Amino acid sequence: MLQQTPVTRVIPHLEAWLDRWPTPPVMAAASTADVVRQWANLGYPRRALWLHRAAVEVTARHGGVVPRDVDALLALSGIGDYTARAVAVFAYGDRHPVVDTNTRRVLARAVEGRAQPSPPSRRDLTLMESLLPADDVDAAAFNAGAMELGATVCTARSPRCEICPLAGTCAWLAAGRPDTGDARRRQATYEGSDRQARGAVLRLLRDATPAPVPLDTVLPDWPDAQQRDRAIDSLIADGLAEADGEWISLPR
DNA sequence: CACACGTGGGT
DNA sequence: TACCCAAGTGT
Repeated sequence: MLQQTPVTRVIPHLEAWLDRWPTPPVMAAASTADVVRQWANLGYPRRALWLHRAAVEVTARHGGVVPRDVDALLALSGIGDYTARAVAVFAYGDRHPVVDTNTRRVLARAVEGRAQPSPPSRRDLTLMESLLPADDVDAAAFNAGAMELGATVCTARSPRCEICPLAGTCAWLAAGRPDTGDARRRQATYEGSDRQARGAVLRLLRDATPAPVPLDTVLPDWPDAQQRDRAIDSLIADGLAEADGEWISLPR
């Protein structure tokens, strides 16, 4: 849930989710439709699909217990470099570099003297690894500290260097907080995008009672009919929707 | 490596 | 009001 989504928005969703499906085997037994509905408006609904798949995989391959090994974690649906190591470090206490968007920004400033991080890269893991304390517990605290510093002090918009514990050693602050430019790619415009169309279709399918609904009742007034149909097709291709003749619904 | 992929709060 | 930004991943 935390992938690309603010913590404060996740927390209530997480609590409701865990109340309903407290363990992987319990979640694995749920239907895709129920999982997508429970995901509600958290965004990136493919994550709900992946989380459900991961629960099925954990149940089948690991006896219902989330694995500790990073490679086993990486093999699960929707688990990438960040999440795999976050689980291994924060749930199991092992020593790995955990690099999220906050950590990347902290490293860019404190170590590289840049105002903004470079585009995400595996090098980030290498750099974090080179800074990690030798002890497991210290390494976990270092990982969490970097993330937390980026989330609360070394923020994207208005960094609070006055209260920063790294103020004495930060390369960017020492250089006078120069504007070093931003090599990151700009986020695509949402208004009028295919993503917006997908979001609108999926919202309709989530709210549809009873399901399924006739295909020709799906956003008949959408400004771009081709875009709407593209959205429907891509949702079906992703496994987020299911069509049966002239009817469509969340997957059974 | 670039790009697609949601949604809503903050400035 | 228009942006910016968010505990990323898969292709």
